Amino acid sequence: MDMKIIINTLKEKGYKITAQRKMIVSILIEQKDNLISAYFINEECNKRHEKANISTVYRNLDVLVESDLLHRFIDDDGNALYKLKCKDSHHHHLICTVCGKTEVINYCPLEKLQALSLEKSFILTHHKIELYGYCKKCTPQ
Amino acid sequence: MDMKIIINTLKEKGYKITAQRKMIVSILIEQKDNLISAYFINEECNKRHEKANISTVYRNLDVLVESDLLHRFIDDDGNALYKLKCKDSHHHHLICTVCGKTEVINYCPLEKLQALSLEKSFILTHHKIELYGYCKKCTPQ
DNA sequence: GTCAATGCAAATCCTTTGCAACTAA
DNA sequence: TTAGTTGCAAAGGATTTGCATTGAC
Repeated sequence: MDMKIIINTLKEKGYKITAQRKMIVSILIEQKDNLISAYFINEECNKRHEKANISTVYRNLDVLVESDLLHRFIDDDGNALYKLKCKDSHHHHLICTVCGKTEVINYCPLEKLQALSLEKSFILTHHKIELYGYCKKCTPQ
Repeated sequence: MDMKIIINTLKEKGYKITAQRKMIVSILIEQKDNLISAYFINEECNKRHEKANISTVYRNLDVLVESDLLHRFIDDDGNALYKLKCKDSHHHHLICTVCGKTEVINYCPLEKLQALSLEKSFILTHHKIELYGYCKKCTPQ
């Protein structure tokens, strides 16, 4: 997902394009497959000409999530991590527990899960499949 | 998992059995398949003869998680929810988003996931498969 | 000009910690 | 006796909010 598509989507939804908003999006684009925190984005902002307050960062991340442009993960400590969505079909992620890098897995046992849910009289609305481990770079020798 | 097994496991690990500890475990047993918060447990404690401070609740939940007796979920708001483990084989959960009730799904596409991870040179250490929806009771008409 | 977005400081919520007093074994 | 446990109050850390000011369109 590139800057133009994101900006256009936001404009269509009536959001204004501010310097802070563009900067936050460009940081997310740079980090593409890496899960990053609001704090990390804020630090990156501080390194640049236009700073953005941490509450501005949070507000912008909320806008992006609500606009279905951004994926919010919650880690085991309960903290939010973010990564831009790709417009691919339904998929899940491999997540490196060392560096936060993610990779897409184009596999989902949805039919099987649906069938099992029905057996239990559960109506399935959504699901989470997350695979954790070491990416190539971070694999211990 | 019943009280006796839990108490014995804790004793074996050198933990003492206090009134608060027993009360917290019995509340978890009563709620069996329901995901509950530390706050909920604290409120239940307050209704009974022996109260337990919220920090005591958290400390006891930590002990139970570390002893592999308790499952800690993190919800989409980043808050922790708990439920006693069952000693069954590897499995995943259906989770009702209304009442927190869970049901065990004895299915895991582990082989497939392992194979896909290897293709990406990822070493898989653990994974999360969580199915969300409405349980029978909470299904909207 | 108007309404959304920002910065700042304060507030909130959940969770953790330090420490003195207590208690199970 | 003595190490683990508790209660209390205070601290922490991530996230949110109120409000006056600013800025995009």
